[in-house]
Amino acid sequence: MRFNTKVRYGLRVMIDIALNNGNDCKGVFQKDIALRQKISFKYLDHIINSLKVAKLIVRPSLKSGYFLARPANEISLLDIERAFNANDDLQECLNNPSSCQLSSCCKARKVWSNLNSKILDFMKSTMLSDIIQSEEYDCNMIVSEENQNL
Amino acid sequence: MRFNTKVRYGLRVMIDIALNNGNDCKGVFQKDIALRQKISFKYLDHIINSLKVAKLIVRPSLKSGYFLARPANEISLLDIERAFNANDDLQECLNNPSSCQLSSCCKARKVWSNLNSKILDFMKSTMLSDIIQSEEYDCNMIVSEENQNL
DNA sequence: CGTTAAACTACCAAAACGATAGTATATGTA
DNA sequence: TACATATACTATCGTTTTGGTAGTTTAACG
Repeated sequence: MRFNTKVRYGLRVMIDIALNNGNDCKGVFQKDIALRQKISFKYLDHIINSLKVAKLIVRPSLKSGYFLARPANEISLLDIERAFNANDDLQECLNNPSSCQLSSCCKARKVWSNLNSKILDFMKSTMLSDIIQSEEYDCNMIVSEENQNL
Repeated sequence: MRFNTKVRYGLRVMIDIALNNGNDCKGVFQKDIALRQKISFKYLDHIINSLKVAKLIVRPSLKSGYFLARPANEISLLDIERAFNANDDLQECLNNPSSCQLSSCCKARKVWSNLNSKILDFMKSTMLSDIIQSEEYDCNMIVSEENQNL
């Protein structure tokens, strides 16, 4: 189970825009995001377009770069994820029980529903403002602390 | 973000085996699982093979059906998921920081790492015994209670 | 020696993924 | 007016993953 690169890049773009809006009021330019985030300028077209369509970022004039459409504490991780995936449920049957004949008596479905709720809760309650204030991990730390005993 | 059908079917197969081991000691036959779970017998070949390789189910003799390899309270959802996906991390960089140049200073990575931990915790602590003891959802309940305000 | 039940191996179509490429548009500047 | 800049928009594309189907083999039992 993995998030695709669009969501992952999308989050990095949002973080980049949130962190790089200085007081010059010019916004954040796509080419600068591409450089900092090491994402191809052209691929970034798609990412940025999705974020714009989802009304998470704006470009007020054709001369300016991008700004967050609202304050970072009003943009959740779920908002960002939804910009790229219309339906993020773990399984079709969670939202649409008729997609599976067994839905009404399926213990597996309950498990996925529980996990799905946990994931949605996390994504709803994690705001962009929390993310940009967090400390980054040191790479070596993560490997040794989190995954050694799985 | 979705689990693939192998994992989903795999869980249903494990539940089916756990629930249908009566006192006849014959085990659970693939053809019966296929019928009950409405999974093609042939496709089930692959699912069952993965579960066997992961040592979650056994077939003690060529004449018998399948049994759980250990008690249901010693089989976690994570065990089942791992039977189908060697690496279930949300992102490559979580286990392998060198896969991304930005790992060492990436606030996005921390977010995914947090979510990843939550998902792993859930899957590690949810045992097959819990699952088979749970009440199933009524389909209509799920839609109205869980997803109405997302 | 046929039946049953699974085991093993190949193969395959469709969709998703992760991009690249080319053209259009709009604006400020020399 | 011509040009540079900065996206916007649309099309295309190779690869991988997904979700299977099919055929052949093996082993035990009646």
